[in-house]
Order: sequence, then structure tokens, then C-alpha cells
Amino acid sequence: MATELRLNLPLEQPYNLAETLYSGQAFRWSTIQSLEEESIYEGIIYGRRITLCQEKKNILVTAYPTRENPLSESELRGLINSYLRINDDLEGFYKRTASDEYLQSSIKTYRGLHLLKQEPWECLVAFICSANNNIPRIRLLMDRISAACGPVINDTKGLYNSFPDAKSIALLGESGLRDLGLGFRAKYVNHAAQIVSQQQLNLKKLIGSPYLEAYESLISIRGVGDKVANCVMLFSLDQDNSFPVDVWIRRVLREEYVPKEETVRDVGLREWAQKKFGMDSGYVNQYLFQKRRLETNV
DNA sequence: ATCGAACCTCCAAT
DNA sequence: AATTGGAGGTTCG
Repeated sequence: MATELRLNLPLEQPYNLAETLYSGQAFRWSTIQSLEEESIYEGIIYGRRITLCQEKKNILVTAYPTRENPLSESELRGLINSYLRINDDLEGFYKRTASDEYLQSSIKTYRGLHLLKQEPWECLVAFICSANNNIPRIRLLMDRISAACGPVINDTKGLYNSFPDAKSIALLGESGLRDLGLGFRAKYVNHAAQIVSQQQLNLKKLIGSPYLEAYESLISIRGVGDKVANCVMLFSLDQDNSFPVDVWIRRVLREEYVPKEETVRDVGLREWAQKKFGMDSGYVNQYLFQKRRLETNV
């Protein structure tokens, strides 16, 4: 009887696990052990509880198999490689942006910061919840939704709730979601849950699809505008040329990039950046966001 | 077309 | 101790 599955992932590219897990793209990671250099993070990836720990050029992975759903080492390896985007060519990205002073400064501080590849449905709900909210509250809402109707998983470490599918959330309905504290977002999450569970929208089909196709599908959902659509595309649909413009990105673009006279609104800023950065847009966004949010006040 | 105001809830700052 | 302001946005008028 296997109790847990351990894996050592050697890194060939820079990776900064701590910055990556807490860079505002994923909301259900927690630090379960905090040591001087090597902290242990616990989260749920594709329904499975995982702990991660980085030591220099390795990431240590632990998975806790369930009786009904065992996991092989190679499956786990694939899972983590995909989620953490281990093989992204960051060095290449750093080189291509070598002449960009602001980016280089961010890269210097947050070297190894990665985009994550999350599950589309969970990602969509999280970013609908992000509207006019702060990160601790987004986290709280995601936890409450999971506790309310997420499947209970019993692995070798104990019990936990993984994130519910669209059908389960649709069953909660708008009022159920309001009771969890979603506020005006309840209507939107419910609507999304309805159309996804009724298969009027297949999020997985948008993975790697043409940008506009994914974009149009997503903004047809109530509560999903330009920013949220781009977040979902960037963090779960392999749309690396996405460029979500939030308050921090708006500031840094206005301060450092776009000429002062130009009075462009958010969509204009996004298109401007996408034209400039192309397929690097997503990574550029993440590095700009991290620096501007963490280092400068309003 | 464009521009504010309103939207739920919670928590931190008066 | 009660009140106000505001948070990674979107929709509606």
C-alpha cells in the first residue's frame, strides 16, 4: 500500500516557485511549512493534492494517491510539468527583452517567475470572482465554493475538497452562491456554470484555439469582460499572447511605455502591448504586473 | 460611442 | 465602537 508518491524534478531553466505560486494567478496554494529557504506549498492540481518544495535546481513533488484513483510516477511528472510549465524557455524570453529596462529590472528581482497552466473552469470562476475584489477574498470565495459543493477526496493524507465542476455549482444556483458571499458575482458564476454544464460552452475546446475564438466565447459570458477573458486565456488556455489589463498594468504602461498624450482605454492598451510583444505578451504582462504591484505604491 | 455610477461583501483604516 | 472607503472589473443607464 503506497502512502505517497515522491518525485524530483530537475530544473533546466530558472524557476522561482514561491514567486510563481503567489503571483496572483492561482488562488488556492497555501504554505504548510515555512523554513528559512525551503518552504513547502500545498495545493490541488487537477483534483489531486500535491505538495511542492524547491531546493535550488530541483522541485520536490509529493502526491497523495487515492484508492480509486492511483497515480503513476510518469503521470505525476506529466501533470506537474504541464501545470508549472517547467519547460518554458525563460532564458529565451529574457534575451528577447534584453533592451527593455523596466522588464529587465523585474526579471532581475523575480527571475524564474513562471506562468501557470491551470484548469480552465476553476480559472474562469476565480477570475469572475476577482471583479472588484481583493486577493484574500478571491481565495476565500474559492475555498467556500469548494467546501460547499466540491467533491470530497480521501487521499492518504486525509480529507479535502477539490474544486467542483460546473454542474455542481449550477446546482447551488445564484442564491446558493450569494449565501457564500459572492455578492453580485453570484449571478455571473451561476450563469457560467449553467452554460458550461449544459455544454453550450466547452472551455477545453478553447485550449490553443485562435485568440479571437477563445476571446469571443469568453466575453459572451456575463461577468466576463476584456480583463477576465485575457486572464483565463493566459492562465489556462495556452493563449500566451493574451495581455490582461488591470489597474496595475494600466499604471505601469502609462508610466513607462505609452506616450503621455495618448488617451487609450484598456482594450487599446492591451492591443498596443500585444502588437509590441507578440507571443511574449503573457510573460511580459506577468513580469510587469509583479514588479509594479509589489514595488510601487499607487 | 463614451462615461460614470452602481454592484455585494468584508475588512481595514478612521 | 460605529462608519466609511475601497478592492486585480463589468454592466447598465
